[in-house]
Amino acid sequence: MVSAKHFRKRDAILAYLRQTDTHPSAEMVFAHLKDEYPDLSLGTVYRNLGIFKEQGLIQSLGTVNGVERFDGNIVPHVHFTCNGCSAVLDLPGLDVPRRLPSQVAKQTGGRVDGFQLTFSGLCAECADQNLQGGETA
Amino acid sequence: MVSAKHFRKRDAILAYLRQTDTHPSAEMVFAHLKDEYPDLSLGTVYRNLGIFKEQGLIQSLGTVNGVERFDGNIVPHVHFTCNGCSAVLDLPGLDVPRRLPSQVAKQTGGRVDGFQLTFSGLCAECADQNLQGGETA
DNA sequence: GTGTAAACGAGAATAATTCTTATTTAGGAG
DNA sequence: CTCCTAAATAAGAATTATTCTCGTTTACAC
Repeated sequence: MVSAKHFRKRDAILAYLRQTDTHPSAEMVFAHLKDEYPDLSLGTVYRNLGIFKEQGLIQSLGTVNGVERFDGNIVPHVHFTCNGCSAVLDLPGLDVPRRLPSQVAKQTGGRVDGFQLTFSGLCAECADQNLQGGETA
Repeated sequence: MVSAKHFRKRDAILAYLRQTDTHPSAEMVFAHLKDEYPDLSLGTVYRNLGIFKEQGLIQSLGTVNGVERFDGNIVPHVHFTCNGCSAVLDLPGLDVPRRLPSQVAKQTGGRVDGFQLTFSGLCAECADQNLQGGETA
């Protein structure tokens, strides 16, 4: 029987992913948990993220500026990534194409595990700064 | 005026991206052009891909298995990535959400430059192999 | 307490990508 | 044609996110 006390750091990583809406990278998870777990290792974060991903407990959102981002919410939903500050936001108001996966499976003849719908551009903050700063070329 | 002699390497890279439907990585572009341009450098491929991306002549499809993939077709369309062989396919039959970007811009208050809709799973070939090979957890 | 299997920390290793610098090329002016 | 300049390039070093290795620690069963 597995008691709730068992593997603390692993659980802390998963709990944080489920609680935050920042869609953090491994480094961001590490930075956040470092306070509470001073001897946490970055390798542990990477290792457990890989395990969670494989088990389907979290999803990878792909890379933003070369860094992989993760989401503890595995219910299909839409994202927005800011090319300015690299923030990743949920777009909860948007419908996701729930029927399409089966259509895609039919069209490709393969197996469809999921999809990602991600908009990109500049968040409100970065868009404002861009106007004020005045970018040339 | 461009004579019929050698394309500049930059032009060859862009031409290949526009002609292929393999959504290649930098390495794949390099491998393909190496025959015709034996002294092509991988750094040149990376540099020009970055330039094209910045100029909006190509689009990045994000990374597949840690490697960035590119598309010379900048007309919005849907993709499928195979987790088995890392192939990236077009799904030309599917509608893309053309109205959504403005809706997203309104919702976020920022600027929307584009979006990506990518399904993932196993292509027909890899799905078959998976059944025959018999995977156990 | 002892055993053991999983989790972990530290840091080395890997691999994709970017950067640096010297060289080459294209094309225009004289 | 020769000289000049700016852009493009090759080669390889540097960077950086991620993975791997291995010795240690931890949690728990007996």
